[in-house]
Amino acid sequence: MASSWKRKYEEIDDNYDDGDNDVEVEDAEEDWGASMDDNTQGQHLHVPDKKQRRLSQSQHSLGEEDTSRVIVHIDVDCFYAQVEMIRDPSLRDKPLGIQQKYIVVTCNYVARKRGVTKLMGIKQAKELCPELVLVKGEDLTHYREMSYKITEALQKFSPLVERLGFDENFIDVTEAVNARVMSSSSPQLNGHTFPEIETEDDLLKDERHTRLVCGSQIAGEMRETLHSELGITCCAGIAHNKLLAKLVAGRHKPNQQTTLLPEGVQPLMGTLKTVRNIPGIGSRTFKRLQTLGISTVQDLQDAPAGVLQTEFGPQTAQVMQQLCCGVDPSPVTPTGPPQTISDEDSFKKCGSLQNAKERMTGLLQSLMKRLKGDGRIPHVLRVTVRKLSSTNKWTNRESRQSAIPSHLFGTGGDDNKDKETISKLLDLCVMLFCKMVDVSHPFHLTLINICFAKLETRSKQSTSIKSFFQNEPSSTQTLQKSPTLKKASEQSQTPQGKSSRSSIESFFSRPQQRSSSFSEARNKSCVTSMADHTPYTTTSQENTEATPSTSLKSFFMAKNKDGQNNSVGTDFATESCHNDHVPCSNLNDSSLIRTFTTFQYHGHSHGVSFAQETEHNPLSRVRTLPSGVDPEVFSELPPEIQKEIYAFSYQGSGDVDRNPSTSQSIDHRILNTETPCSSENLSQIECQGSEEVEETVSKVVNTESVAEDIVLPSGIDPAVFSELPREMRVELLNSWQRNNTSTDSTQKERRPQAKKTGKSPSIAQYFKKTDS
DNA sequence: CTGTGTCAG
DNA sequence: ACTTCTGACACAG
Repeated sequence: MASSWKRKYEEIDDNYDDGDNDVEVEDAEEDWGASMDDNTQGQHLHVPDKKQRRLSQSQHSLGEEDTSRVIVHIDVDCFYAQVEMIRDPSLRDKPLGIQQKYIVVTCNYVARKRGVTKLMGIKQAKELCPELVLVKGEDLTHYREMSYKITEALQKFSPLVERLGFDENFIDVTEAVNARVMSSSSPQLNGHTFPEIETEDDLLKDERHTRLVCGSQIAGEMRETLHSELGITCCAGIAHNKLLAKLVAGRHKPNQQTTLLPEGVQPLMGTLKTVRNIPGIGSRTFKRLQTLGISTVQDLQDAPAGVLQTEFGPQTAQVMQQLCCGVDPSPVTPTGPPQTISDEDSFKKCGSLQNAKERMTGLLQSLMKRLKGDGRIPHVLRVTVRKLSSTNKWTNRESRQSAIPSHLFGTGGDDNKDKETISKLLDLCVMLFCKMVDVSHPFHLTLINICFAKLETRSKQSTSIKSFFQNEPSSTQTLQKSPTLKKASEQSQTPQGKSSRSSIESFFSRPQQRSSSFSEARNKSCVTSMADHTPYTTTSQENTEATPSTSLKSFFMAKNKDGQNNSVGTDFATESCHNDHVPCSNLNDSSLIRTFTTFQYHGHSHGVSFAQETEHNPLSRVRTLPSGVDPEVFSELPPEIQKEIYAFSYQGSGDVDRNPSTSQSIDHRILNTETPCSSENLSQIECQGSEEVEETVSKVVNTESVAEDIVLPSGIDPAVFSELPREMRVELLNSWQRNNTSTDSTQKERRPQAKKTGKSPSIAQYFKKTDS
């Protein structure tokens, strides 16, 4: 098999020697990133004699690539523009651009004919095409909704659907192909092939052709489904791995599909202008490769493995060389529900805390709506800012995060308590914000992002807590991509198909849950599915509830993200950026591996460690307020008091400890409410209401390990327990205490409801502004 | 566990 | 004018 494979490849390779120059001409659309500098100097490093290695060696080191899979890549045509044209069909025949700030982020094909391209400035686009209709696209709500509808529709064809951004999906249809190949006789090709063939008879000569042709049928059905159910057109690529499926999907655009025949692999790779066009090789990696004299795919194929290994480490080196040969064993890993929910806004300038608070409030309001639609509750809050910098190096973003006190989203009722919740969250945001920005001096931000992370299902908390102690990655876990897949791959390639089953089940175990995961946007329409199909849904446990508010629909989720920017006040251009720790060429080579393998990377990284902010900005910079301290209140305190608080600031579960020595003891004091520092402003920890537990709590909380005299319910691992965040330990102890039952208490713990009303004092009061 | 970097669309 | 608005993941400290 391998030999015949190779023979074919060589034949075709010859045929294609000339053919690759006209290949990617056709449309100016997707050439993104191809904007390589004119560094075409073919001076690729001198390769030792036998570079015969390329394909054969790469495959060797990993075993034969599995060419029996059939992978479909679905790429929606100008996604945002399509969504807007669906919302307003009168836009269909007009040149349409989607505007975010001053940029046309994408446009329809009418506009493309006029020369408008992605990421073109508004001004330039208007000059080029004065009739261009612009629709604001800063609020992604509608796009996100449609995106998940698409993914859900595709899941009807296979449970193995992996999202890539909002507008692309990979689907492993190997199983479906197996089923069809067995029953049906000779499938009909749908769409184009690469390379093109004269007659379909040519397809019969190889069984792998048959399987791919079968895949083209399925891809056709997928596209038909998307069109009829959602009105969406898209391109599809069909191949035996993800890399190839993605690359070949772009051969015929828009609204067409292309199947890659095995003999087309090398020719297809040959159409890439540089290795930068290989997904997984980003700008950073590309620059490093250029340093080595490697730019084209051929360069990389020919490069001595040793050179690459020296620069990137063995794993990355191998992956890169596989990729550039079209080899990609990475599995289609089903995408679970989103792991983060974030919202951001960019602007010309934000230079005051007041302004920042207004912006963050807006972000929080829209985030709250999304959270409700999702049904899970976040346990981590992260604030990110981008500071204006003359040497606007890439990506100068800074972030701070902290745990979210668990009571904040306690009962999750869509009460009018949102107001309160938001204001408490805003306080948290301000605190984090102040850790990054010295608000007592002029500052200049150009972006703020708020992100909710560590999302867990609410499921009455009981299951959530329970699962924490039992290794069951049950419904409540943060839900991430199956770690088992990584394991499995340790021994070179694993035939994916079924081995991943078990892990998949955890994601798709319940239609309910999955739907909730994808539900943020979804609403009534479409998706009559849910109930039917999904045969692999049997795993269900007692999940019953956990169904979030399927009711509250985010269809008309207000777009509270407006663009009232430009509230520029003072113009100070001086902006001292002592911030130029240039993260020069260093860093992990992990992204490649991450994207295209299931291997764990152990590689080194000649690291440059930068000193990062640390010591500039003396005390005005809020460092580590004890969690629970209202920053507003704090900021109004006399400096002396502030210092004192700092001195005693301890690290809540989410805080960075910049003062390690204090951590334990301070924790202790606060727990016992002997807060040494201006007590009314400090948090006394949420458990203070129940005195009975206090003592126990302090014992548990203050020691690394669980004290002996503390009785944990059976089934609870003390070691695990002791590592929990303080707040959780407190909560647990409270709950156990309450229903003094021993063992059974691990079962069901409805308790958290107890605090629903204002009943439990808890930290709530410390987040309260002085008002109420 | 947090913060940053890289990658992707 | 390498931008917008996301989202995932890995490593280092």
